Amino acid sequence: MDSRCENCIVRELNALKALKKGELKQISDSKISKIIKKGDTIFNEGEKLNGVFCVRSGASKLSKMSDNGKDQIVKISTKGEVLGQRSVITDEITNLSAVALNDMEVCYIPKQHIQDSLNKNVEFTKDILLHMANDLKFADDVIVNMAQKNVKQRVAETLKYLEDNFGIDNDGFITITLTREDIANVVGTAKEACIRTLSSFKKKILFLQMESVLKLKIKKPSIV
Amino acid sequence: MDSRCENCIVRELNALKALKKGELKQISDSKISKIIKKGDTIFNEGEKLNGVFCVRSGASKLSKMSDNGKDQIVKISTKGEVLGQRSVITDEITNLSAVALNDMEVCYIPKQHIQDSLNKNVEFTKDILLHMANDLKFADDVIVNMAQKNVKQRVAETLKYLEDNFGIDNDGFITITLTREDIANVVGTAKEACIRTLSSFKKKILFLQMESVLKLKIKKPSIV
DNA sequence: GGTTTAAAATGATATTTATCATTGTTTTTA
DNA sequence: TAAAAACAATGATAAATATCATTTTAAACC
Repeated sequence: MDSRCENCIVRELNALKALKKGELKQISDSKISKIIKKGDTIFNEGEKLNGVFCVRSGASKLSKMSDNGKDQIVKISTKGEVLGQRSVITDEITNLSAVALNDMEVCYIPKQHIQDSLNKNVEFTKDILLHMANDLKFADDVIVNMAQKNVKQRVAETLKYLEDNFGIDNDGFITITLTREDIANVVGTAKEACIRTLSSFKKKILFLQMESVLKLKIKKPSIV
Repeated sequence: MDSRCENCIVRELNALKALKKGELKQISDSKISKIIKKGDTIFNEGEKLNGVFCVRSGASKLSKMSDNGKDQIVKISTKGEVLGQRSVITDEITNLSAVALNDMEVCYIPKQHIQDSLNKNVEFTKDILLHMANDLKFADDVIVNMAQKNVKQRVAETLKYLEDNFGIDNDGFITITLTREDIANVVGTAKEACIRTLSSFKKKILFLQMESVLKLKIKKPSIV
């Protein structure tokens, strides 16, 4: 597999079309491809990042530690997305931690290259701006859901989000491995409440004969 | 008072230094200053915006209606901030409503001017990008607070936010008029819960002789 | 394959928060 | 200034959720 990151750049920043030949070469030549094992940390909240990570395969959870010691997952980033963008652009320490949810391949783009492109290339900058505007809209939606919906509704939203973004495998399971605790940390609730809600869904879904819609590593009960 | 918006542009987008003479003139000439009365709607969720609104004075709440019919205030924008930016940049209908919290003076910048500057001026684009990156970080913090903190903690955070951003007047009150219901809609809770929490704070604050810190149009009780 | 460890499930209970109802208090308006 | 309307406060109660404890199940590891 090609370890450079042209595909990644094209898809993610969608800006290569505008990069001059020289700039493109410079970026792809400096690419360092990394393999990251499931559970490994890509970076930690508070770290100074010297570049961004472009996800070539696998998925990562982006989380932030709350004052009370609980981890809140703010976003799950997958193939084609860029980690650390915000911090590199504002030149601040990162406000989020990134941990691999499964084995990942990422490519690393040094900060300098991002900043050069930001200065020289309006199309590149506009594209990132657009991307960030979308993230912001998404964040607004999350805020409203967190503030106004109950756990049951939020778990349902999360399942729908996972299904829409990661798809369903041949056995009907959502194509991403999250523990119940991870889901609870997306939903913003306790592990137990999350488990109970999922169980109640499972019962309802079995009753409605719609189990395929929401399978999530939930074993089918023996008596159906 | 000068009804053009040079100051507004300078402070808010912080990009004029980079605008060529012609561009600047074009933008300030096209400025239409508007007075908006307390309680009036600047724009409504779902509207197509043909420009942005630059707040010259007063404050506005930006909110989004939840599926269950409750309004969630996502941000309070004041002097120097720009309303509608995100929607104009992505060329989508707006995802938020803006309502004046007090009498406001805003200036209107047509979409075309924003888009022209976005295309021609990297500094302008970079500046907006930076601004949006900060909004995004702020939104992440709000998500974590919503998800992990209880009503008491969130009310406290909100009071601190209001105090930090709007200051305290001569009588010790926070310099912005919000109803208890507005505060509840920022905090993401029911009006009654918000009122009870504020009352409990009032008692505690009086006890601690620190009332000046958190006065919020709360009348001092007659027996102290 | 048996042991250890992590994850999931479930019960019991306490706490938090929402909801409904009512009353008091300001502010607005005729 | 009286009446109406909006806002604030508070009680009673139901519902949602957190927390702690325990058991069951699945996964990982010699």
